Amino acid sequence: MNKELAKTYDPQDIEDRLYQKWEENKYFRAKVDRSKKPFTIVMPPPNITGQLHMGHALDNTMQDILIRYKRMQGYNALWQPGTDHASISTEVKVIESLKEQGIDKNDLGREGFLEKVWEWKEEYGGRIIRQLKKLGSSADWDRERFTLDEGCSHAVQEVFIKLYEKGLIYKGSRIVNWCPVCKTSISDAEVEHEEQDGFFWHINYPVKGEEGRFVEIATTRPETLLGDTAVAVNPEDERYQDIIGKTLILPLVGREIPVVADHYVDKEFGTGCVKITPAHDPNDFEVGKRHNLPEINVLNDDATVNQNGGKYAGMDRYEARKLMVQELEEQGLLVKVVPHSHNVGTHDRCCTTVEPMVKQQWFVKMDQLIQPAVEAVKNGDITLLPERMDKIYFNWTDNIRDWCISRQLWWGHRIPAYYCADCGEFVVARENPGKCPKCGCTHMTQDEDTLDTWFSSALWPFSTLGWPQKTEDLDYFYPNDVLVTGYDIIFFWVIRMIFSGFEQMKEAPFKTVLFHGLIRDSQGRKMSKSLGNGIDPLKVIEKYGADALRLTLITGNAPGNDMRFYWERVEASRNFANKVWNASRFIMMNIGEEVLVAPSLQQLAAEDQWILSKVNTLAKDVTENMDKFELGIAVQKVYDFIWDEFCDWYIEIAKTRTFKKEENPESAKVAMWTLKTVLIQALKLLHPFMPFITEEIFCTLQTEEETIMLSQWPEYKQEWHFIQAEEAIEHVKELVKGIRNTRTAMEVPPSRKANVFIVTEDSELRDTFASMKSAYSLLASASEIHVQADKSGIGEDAVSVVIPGAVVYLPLEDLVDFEKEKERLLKEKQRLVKELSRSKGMLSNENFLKRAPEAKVQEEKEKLAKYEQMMEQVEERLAQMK
RNA sequence: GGGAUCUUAGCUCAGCUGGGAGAGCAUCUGCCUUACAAGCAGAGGGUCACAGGUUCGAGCCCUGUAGGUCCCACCA
Repeated sequence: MNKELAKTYDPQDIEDRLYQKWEENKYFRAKVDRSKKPFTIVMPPPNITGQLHMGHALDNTMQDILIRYKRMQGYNALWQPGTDHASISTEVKVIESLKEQGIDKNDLGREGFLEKVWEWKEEYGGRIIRQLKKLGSSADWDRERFTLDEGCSHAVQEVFIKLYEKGLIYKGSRIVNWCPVCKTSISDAEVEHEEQDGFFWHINYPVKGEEGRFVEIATTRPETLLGDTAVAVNPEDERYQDIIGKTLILPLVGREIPVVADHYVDKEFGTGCVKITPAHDPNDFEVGKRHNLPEINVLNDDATVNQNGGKYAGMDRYEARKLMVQELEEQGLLVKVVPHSHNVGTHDRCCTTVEPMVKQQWFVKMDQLIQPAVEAVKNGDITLLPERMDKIYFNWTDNIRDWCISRQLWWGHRIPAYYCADCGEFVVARENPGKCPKCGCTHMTQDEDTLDTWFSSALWPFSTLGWPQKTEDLDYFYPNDVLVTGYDIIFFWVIRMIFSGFEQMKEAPFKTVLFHGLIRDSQGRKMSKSLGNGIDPLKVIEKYGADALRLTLITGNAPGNDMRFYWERVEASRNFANKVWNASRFIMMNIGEEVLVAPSLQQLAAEDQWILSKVNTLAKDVTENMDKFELGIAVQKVYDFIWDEFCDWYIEIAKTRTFKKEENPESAKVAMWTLKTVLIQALKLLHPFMPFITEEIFCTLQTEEETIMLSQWPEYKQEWHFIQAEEAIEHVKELVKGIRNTRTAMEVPPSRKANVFIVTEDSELRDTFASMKSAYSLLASASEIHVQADKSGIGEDAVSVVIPGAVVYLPLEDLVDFEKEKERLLKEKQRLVKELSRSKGMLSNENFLKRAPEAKVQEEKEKLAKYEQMMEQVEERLAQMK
């Protein structure tokens, strides 16, 4: 008993309804079940501040495809979802929204502010999850986690304490990247380098006690002069041998600073003399350490000059620069100003120029931690796809630096360190010890800083499964199988998850990392808010449906490559959805109320065997591609099968039987059974990619199963392997195409039916062609069909079509234009001449015969025979026409 | 400075381990054929950036050149 499908395909009509059904029936749920193999993917947690963009859409579509595929294969598929607290983004966002209400963060105080952020989270934090559902994401939402929830916070605290106790977390005064707008330190990974046009200011530093003698330095940041504590030259630089050890008078400031010798200085660059500002440059910091130079911090947290800057105190860094340059010029100390483009570090969140500053911060010591993470990728325990990501990965691990994890923010995991107000002692502990272990006082307060957001997301693959508790989930679902993410967060996240997994779980967090590229706009630009060129996936879904969006994102793109977004491509995907819909509708109309039973092999017509064989091979190929994570190739094959083989050929051929049920009801039933069976197989193969439309059709087409998403993934069946039928139908296709081509070339009106004579000496072929007689009228506008061994009864005025193994004659009498016919045959001959020369060339090459694989040579011989036979026919025909 | 990647039909891109150049869109022609005009049938269009090399055979492997994109990097 079949229900009916709506007349036109309308995704709006089905998507929300089906998603609701899936959720209500808990199809996404994954529980520990030792009788099944687990398959786990952890969702990269979107920021609670985020709105769904194309990157999310792609990322989650890929994950959903893998999860649905594995679920259908019978795995216990867990897709673990959740969101990220996104410390900086969220804090900035809430500060802004408070500002609009005239409220200042500092007036609220820490507790008051956090209360506001939680309120904000309650209101907007779930937005992106709702948007992900629109895509069809089949994550186990009952398990939704948040990086700042109780469990994750507990995990963060445990990891911090464990690493601290092992000496892998330390606190130290180091030079860090400081964002003057966000007023927090940030890690190296958060700094983006961009080429900016600037200047090289050449400044003379007077040598003490030697009137008129100067050392000329060159700098791109003259204002840091205020913090200079030395000038360095290369110890091997002959020009400056006599100046090493002398004292200089720092211009504008008057401070006496030494000239030191250090190999860091490049003799060839600039003047060969470098001003050393240990407090505001990472290199200078190192030089300073080597020469015991004082560190003079001259900047406030907002990058204005501080009291160490004397009369410049209070000025903005660029304002001070301007004034200082002017004064240097007035004093005749400015030698020259040279335009110079150089790299400037900016904060990736707010694009502010980062200021290196010496600060007390917390760091993770990386050199030991990273080792297992390097090893795992080297020995194949973890596979990065595409492979080239290995190099990017190793480039980072080889140059690893300690990770600055403390942030001067309130929204995040507070560092579990407690300080004694009296003696300055600090302890790292799970809770406030109350009493100072050193001086015994009770004035202990917790560290004000919070942790880098990525510190908590690094634990995501196991913290979401209950760690540090030894849960069943953790035991069963860890390690995860695949991680799907963009290559842009390989350093932020992927590497940190890997070393964290090894450190805490003694095991890699996942086996495979599947990287995808960026979705760009149609001109190849990054989609960004400032350009306003972003395309909202929800708008695409609204207009064309989630299935169409998913198909668009997954096709026509090699793994890891960026892709451009075109509305035309979504339209093409929607057209395919419509094709599937209508084919299904047609099949259901044909079947009607019929009850179909599986026919015996003998009952199957050649075309039935052919399409079953085709769908069987398809299942095998698609499975192979899926297992290799070649999602785009996999779905392309399903697409081609459905549109080309199934719709354009099989359904058309089958019409000859289903349209005339009364003539041969048994045969019609077999065709209907085949239609339905093949459609179901195809729908299953398509389901991971286009979940909504396949579910809707599946549930309308059959009643045995309540959902396609839990149905069994098609496996290759030996009994559906019909090599002869495949060959036979390929001949029939050649025949039909030949007739169609000829008719078009001869400009035969479509309404004009023509008799067809098929001539071949091959009796098997004759049987094949004869068995398909009824199809030619529909497929090739044929009326009477004769299949015979010779040309008897065919008039001289018939048009001929040479196909492999046979010649077809169309007696078109009045319509035959012999000039045209000749032209067509000559063109065909030309093609064959080319093919024959290629084929003969290969086969006369001794080296080819000797070194090419046997099968290849055989294949070529068969081709040659085929072309020779066709050539013979074409020439014979041409000779007749003279 | 180091590295990655791309250059294939008018446009956007596929092309898996080397074995006769593909898709979608666009263009042209003919069809409202009773599932689909969001469709059907046909057609045109490519020295696979360039130059060498390896191989019986190269879009695919190697070397170099040119141009584009991206990542990393402490040259002040």
